[in-house]
Amino acid sequence: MTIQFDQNRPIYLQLMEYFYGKICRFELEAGDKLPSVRETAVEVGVNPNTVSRTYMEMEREKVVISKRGQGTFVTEDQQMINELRERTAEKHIDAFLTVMIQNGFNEEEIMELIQKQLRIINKGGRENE
Amino acid sequence: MTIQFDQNRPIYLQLMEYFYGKICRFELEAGDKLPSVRETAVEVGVNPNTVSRTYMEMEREKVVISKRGQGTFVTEDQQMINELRERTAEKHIDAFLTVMIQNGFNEEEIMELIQKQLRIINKGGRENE
Amino acid sequence: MTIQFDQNRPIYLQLMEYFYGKICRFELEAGDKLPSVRETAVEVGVNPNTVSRTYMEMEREKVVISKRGQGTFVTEDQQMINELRERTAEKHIDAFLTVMIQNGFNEEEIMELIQKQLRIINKGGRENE
Amino acid sequence: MTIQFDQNRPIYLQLMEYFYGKICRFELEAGDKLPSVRETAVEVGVNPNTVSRTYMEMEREKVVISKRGQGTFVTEDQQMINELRERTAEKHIDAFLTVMIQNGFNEEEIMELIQKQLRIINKGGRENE
DNA sequence: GTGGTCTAGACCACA
DNA sequence: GTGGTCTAGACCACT
Repeated sequence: MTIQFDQNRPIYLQLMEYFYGKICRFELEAGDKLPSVRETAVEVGVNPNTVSRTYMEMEREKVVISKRGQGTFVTEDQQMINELRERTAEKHIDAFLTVMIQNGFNEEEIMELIQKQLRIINKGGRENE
Repeated sequence: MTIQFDQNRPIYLQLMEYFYGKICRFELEAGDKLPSVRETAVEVGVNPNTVSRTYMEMEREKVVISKRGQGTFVTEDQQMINELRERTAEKHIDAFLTVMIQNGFNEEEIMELIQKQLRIINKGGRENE
Repeated sequence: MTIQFDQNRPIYLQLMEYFYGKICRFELEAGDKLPSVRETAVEVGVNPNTVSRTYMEMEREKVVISKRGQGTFVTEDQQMINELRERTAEKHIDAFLTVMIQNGFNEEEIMELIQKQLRIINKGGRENE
Repeated sequence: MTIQFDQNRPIYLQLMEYFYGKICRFELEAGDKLPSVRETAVEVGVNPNTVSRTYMEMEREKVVISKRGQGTFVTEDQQMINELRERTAEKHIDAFLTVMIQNGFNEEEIMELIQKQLRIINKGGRENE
C-alpha cells in the first residue's frame, strides 16, 4: 500500500489523488470513514502534518467531512462523488489532449498510441493475475 | 505569441514545453537558431535568467546546443528530435492512462470520453476557420 | 573550512568538487544530511543561489537528494557513491594522460615525474606533522 | 586534423593547448612558421577572430612571435620551449595529484590506476597500427 | 550581441 | 527552517 511519491510535486496533492482514486473506484463509498490522520501517516510514511493538510484540502472541496472527535468521512452526497468522478476525468482528458495537440500529434496518432499503450498495460496486468 | 503561464508550475518548465512543442511540431527544425535569451525574455515577458534556465535545461536534455557568442540551436541530431517526440507522447499517455485507471475508468469509458472531447475540440476549431 | 576559489572557474562547480571530495573520502556517507543551502552559503561566503545551484547539479547527477522542507541528503545508494569515486578517478586520469601524451611525454617520463612530485608532496606533508 | 572542442572551455585556450602540444612534441620546432590565421581558421573550423586571439595569447607567453607581413613563428629560443614543456608537465601533474588526493585516493591507488589506464591506452593504440 | 555566472533580495510551498 | 523559483541588475568571456 506504499505510494510512489513524485518528489517534484506536493505530497499532499498526490495523497489527495490517491484518496480521490479510491473514492472514484468506489473502494471508499459515500459515508465511509477514512483512516485517521495518524494511521494514514504511518501507512504511507509521511509526516502527519502532510496527511492533515490532505484531509483539509479534501474537506475544502467538500468531498470529505471531518466530524470532531469521530474522524473523517467520505461525503454522504452521492451526487458530489459522481461529479468528482466526471470532473476528474474531464480535467485529465482535456489537459492530455491539449498537450498532445500542442506537440503536433493528430487525432489518428493519439488514438493509435493510446490503443498501443492499453495493449501493453493489459498484457502486463494479466501477468500478475 | 504570448504564453499563458500557469502560476502553479515553474515558468522555466512551461517555457521548455513551449519550445519542445515547437520542435515536435517541426516549427523549429534541426539546426535552427532559437531566439536569443534576451529576445525570448522580452517576448514572453519574463526575466532573462528564467529563459536562461529554460535553455540550460533543454541543453542538458540534449535537445538544443548553446554556443557561446553565437546563440542557442536545435540539435542537428534528427534522431534526438524523433526521440523527444516519442518520449513526450509516451510520457503523457502513460501518465494519463495511469490516472484514469486509478480513478476507476475502464478502456471503453476512456476511449469514449476522448472521442467525445475530440468532437468538441474539432467543433470549436472549425468555428475559428 | 574556507575554500580557495579559482576565479576562472564557476564557483558552483568548485563547490560541487568540494562536496564530491567529501563524499569520495567518506567524510559524508550515504544518507548523511548536507548543511542547508543557507548554512553553506554563509560558511563559504557565497550567495545562497550559488549553493542552490551546486545542490541542484549534484541532485541531477543523483549523488544527493533534496527533500523539500527537510534538507539535502547524500544518496542512500552506496553503489552510486562507488561509481562516483570511480568515475571521478577515471575522468581525471584520462584527461591527465591525454594531455601528457599530447605534449609528447612517454610512459616512463610520466611515471617518473609523478613519483618525483609525490615525494615532494610527502615531504611537505610531513613538515606539517 | 579536426579538433574535438569542449564547448565548456574557451576555444582559444583549447587551440593554444593544441599548438603547445605540437611544439612540445617537436612537430613544430623552433623557428617554424605556423599556418596563417585564416588557414588555421578554415582547417579547424572556427572563427578567424578566435584563432587570432590564440596567436596573441601565445605571443604574450613568448612562445611564438608574429612578424608583420610574414606570419607567426615558433620562438627561436630553444630554452623557452624546454621550459614550456616542463612547466606544462608540472602544472598538470600538480593539479592531477592534488585533485586525486582530495578525492581520497592514496599513492598506491593512484599509481595502480594510472598503470591500468596506460595499459588500456597502449592496447587501443596498437590496434590502430 | 551571445550565453554564463553571480549577487541581492524576495516570495512560496512544504514539513 | 527547508529547498525552489523568480526578478533585477551586474559583469564577464567568447564570437
